[in-house]
Amino acid sequence: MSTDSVLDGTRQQRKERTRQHILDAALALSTAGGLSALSLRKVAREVGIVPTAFYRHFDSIEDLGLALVDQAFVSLRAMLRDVRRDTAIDAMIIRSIDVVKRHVISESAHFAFIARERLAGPARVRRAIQHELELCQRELATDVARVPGTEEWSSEDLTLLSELIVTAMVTTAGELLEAPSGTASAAVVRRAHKRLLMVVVGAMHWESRPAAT
Amino acid sequence: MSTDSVLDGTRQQRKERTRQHILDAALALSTAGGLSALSLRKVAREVGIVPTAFYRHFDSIEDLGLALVDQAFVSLRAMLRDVRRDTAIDAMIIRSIDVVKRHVISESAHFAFIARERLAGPARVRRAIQHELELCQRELATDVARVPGTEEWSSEDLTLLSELIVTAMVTTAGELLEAPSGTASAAVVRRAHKRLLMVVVGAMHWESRPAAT
DNA sequence: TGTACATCAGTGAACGCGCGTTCACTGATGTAC
DNA sequence: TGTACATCAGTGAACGCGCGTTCACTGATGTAC
Repeated sequence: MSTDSVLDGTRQQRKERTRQHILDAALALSTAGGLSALSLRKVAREVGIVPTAFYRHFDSIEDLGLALVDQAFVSLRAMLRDVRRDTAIDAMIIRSIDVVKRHVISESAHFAFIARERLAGPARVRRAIQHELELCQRELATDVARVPGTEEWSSEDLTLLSELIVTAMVTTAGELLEAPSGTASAAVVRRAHKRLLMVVVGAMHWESRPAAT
Repeated sequence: MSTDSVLDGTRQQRKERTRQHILDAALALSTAGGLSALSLRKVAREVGIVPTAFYRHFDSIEDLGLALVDQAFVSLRAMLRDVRRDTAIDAMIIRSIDVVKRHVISESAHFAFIARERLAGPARVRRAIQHELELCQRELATDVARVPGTEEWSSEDLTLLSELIVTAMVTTAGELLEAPSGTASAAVVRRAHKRLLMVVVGAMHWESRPAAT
């Protein structure tokens, strides 16, 4: 029965379990006020360890923040991979919002973390997130490049579209988190769907674009 | 000469000046870690008053945050008003990014504040910002409704487009703040311009939209 | 299998510090006469 | 214009609290023989 007891497993396994508890607690606690307002003692209290034990797992709160960035982006990348499963862009779009919804529901804290700390986190965390987002956008851009109608696009244009798509997803994630009740989230999904379609319709007509600068 | 001395003006004027100094200091200090990580004592030190004097001007840090929201949105509204000066949408778009650039340069801290605290601020501040953003989007929507080609749009679609435009502006503001050097910001402006055009091209072709949900 | 020793995740006391908030105060500014 | 009093922005001491970090420790787990 006691498969989840603190006493189970090897010492190494138990250490890893505590580490994960710390990450989970930090993620949960940082929703109120962000990572910058998070304290080591609150995390320790939540996990059920003494404050000093924290140092067995991380050198500092900043290190913990960077570990959270890594973990959050595992979720974001999984979502993008899921979206890209369809090679046809219109099918991709139609499915993508539902994919976003499914992923956001199961990993909501990770997406909230990215959306929030991208702008408000400590400097190093902020930079780490910006870097990861750029990588995601570039990856997506190479996939979008294979879509009919985008063959002649410049890499800058491809990146812009990927950026719009990634942003639309992060925005939708944020909205879903603010209104998690059934009917409200259905409305959010419908709006998100339209919004993404608007962006993609624009992109598809981009070749015959009006006078730009 | 001493027109800026702490001794000038009536008592009331001097109080107002201190209040503004508090707002300015809070805005500047909150760029590092956000409003949630701001302390009353740091603000007081920056302003050059004793911590207790803070209470002559605000009931709490939270009140100060809400006052900052008001002040930031004066800037945002001024920017949107400036963008809407042209009634033709294409002229509006072409000008808008330059308008954004000009406003962001002169009131950068306000836009950073909105972009950041919208997601990471204390609960009441966050709600206040969401509310103000919705008002802005609705205002912009009524203007967009007068643009040829959008006569038949639903109010939801109009709001979606306004939302995309406002988001594009806030995003651009954030990017300009991250890369304020001359050549880097020129690149940001060019990218922002294209991005907004992409969105608007999509919106203009929205009537003949593909199979939606 | 049993023993002796090493490892190391977690403990608990202690530290100095900055925090928000209270309180009685000061002294320049403002007002009534 | 001069005087007596009221107002009130800012002062400074004091408080209890939670913070990050140090240190020597404990005792269960792991390992070598």
